[in-house]
Amino acid sequence: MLTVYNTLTKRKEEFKPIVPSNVKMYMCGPTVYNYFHIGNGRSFVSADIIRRYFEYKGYNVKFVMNLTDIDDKIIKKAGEEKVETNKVTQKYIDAFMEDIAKLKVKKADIYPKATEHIEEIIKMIKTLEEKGLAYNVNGNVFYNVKMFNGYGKLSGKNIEDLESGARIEINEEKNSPLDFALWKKAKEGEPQWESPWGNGRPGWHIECSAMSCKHLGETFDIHAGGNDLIFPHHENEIAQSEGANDKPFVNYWLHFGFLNINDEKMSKSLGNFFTARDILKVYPAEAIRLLFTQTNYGGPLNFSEELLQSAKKGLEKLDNLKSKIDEAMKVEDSNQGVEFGFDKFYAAFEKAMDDDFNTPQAVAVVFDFVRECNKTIAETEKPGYKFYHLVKEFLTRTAEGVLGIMDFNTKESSGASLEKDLIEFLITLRLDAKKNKNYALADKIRNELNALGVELQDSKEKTTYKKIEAN
RNA sequence: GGCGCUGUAGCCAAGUGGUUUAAGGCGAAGGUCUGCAAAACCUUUAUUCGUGGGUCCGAAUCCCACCGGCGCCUCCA
Repeated sequence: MLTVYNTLTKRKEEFKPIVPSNVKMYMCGPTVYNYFHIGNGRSFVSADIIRRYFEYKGYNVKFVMNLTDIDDKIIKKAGEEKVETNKVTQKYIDAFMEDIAKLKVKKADIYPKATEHIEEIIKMIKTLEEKGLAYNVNGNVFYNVKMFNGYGKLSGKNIEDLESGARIEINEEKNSPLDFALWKKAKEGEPQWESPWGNGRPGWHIECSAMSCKHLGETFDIHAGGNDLIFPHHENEIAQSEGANDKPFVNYWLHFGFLNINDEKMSKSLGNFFTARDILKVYPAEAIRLLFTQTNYGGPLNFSEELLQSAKKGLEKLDNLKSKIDEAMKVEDSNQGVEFGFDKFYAAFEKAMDDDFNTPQAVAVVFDFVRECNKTIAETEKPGYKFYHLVKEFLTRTAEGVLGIMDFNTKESSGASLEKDLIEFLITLRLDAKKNKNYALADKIRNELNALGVELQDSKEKTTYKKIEAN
């Protein structure tokens, strides 16, 4: 039984999709005015793993992620760079797609853009206006929060507390400070669209209501996003969608914990962030994902060089087994394999993931599995092709397929063939030296290669090498 | 002030009433293997889960109090 923690009910619940074996999932995507930081990356990876696990379980998943391509920050950026807003958004959409691919995040089925759904947005605002849930003041249209019964049910807030909170700027056009903009009146020189209320552009929250409705229906299974979107963004989405459609909006709300720096939220406004692309220049996606998966998606995670290093070290254990598998499958005979209890590892992995996507537990299962495999390989003369095949299959389905912490497709020694030939020549030289008990020369070759970033590993039959970071 | 999250070994972290005399990763120490290494494997590294009470046959897990950290309440994953 798959359970998920639902922010709406503050409980773990059994997951039951609306249509059996189908999952309709929406996630709030980026506002494309900048490169996303590794904290945003954590959310994308968390959602990716959830989506992949549903697919592992055999669900047919429709995954939609919006791209916010019109808002204040984009307009500001375009103004600074003296270009059209779509120049800015296109640049960062391209960058987003590149970075997400490097992080090994699977592409969404659809990436709807706000500017391409103006018609749907206007239609929804009109419905809200007709129902008395929205009001127009001089071309600005606001949502009338007090008219929506149940405002605050997601975030656990009530209207009175919020109103006395007094951190909301005073806007004379609003009936209540809590009311939020559905449609913003055009300012000169800014992007604008025609509407029943005059030229303008959509507010931030309405795009998610309009686009999720169009692509996933009035009620869908899962809506995900960072913790900081619970209020007001997701609360407002509920008000809009349920107000307009008179149907439950979303069955399960999932929220992701922040990535912290020194126990402080990583954020653009605090300036304490690293872009995902910069981190990816130094660390492989698998190491970053291993770090993320070693803690539950809902809690905070401190981000530091030290933790990334330790994740990277952990990754080596997986990669070493991978190399062993690849080597062995080249030479082992087919159809034979020692006994190995694969089933219990699959069961343990699924039990962990079924429990609200408990990836730390799932990762522990993978490491247990790796240790057992290494043990079997060490203790068995010839484990057999079939054994290696099944080991690879397990890791491909779990560590690679769901968690994304391994990659069996990357070629190991992808160096130029001259380089490869030279290394192999040196290994041959060294083996000769070893035969002649000339250990000084043998060690010299090994040390020199090591300093160049090539690590040699002797085994009984042969010497293999792998590339490491040069010191 | 309101709402929510959180405090487990040197570090990160799972576990939320008995199968846990507390997973997994990193680090550290010893060992097996090796000419020596590396890798791999084995052993050791929390009588204890922020502190103090309480409930229970039984608590890291439930309740109360206290102390500490963080977030949201304004754009933010």
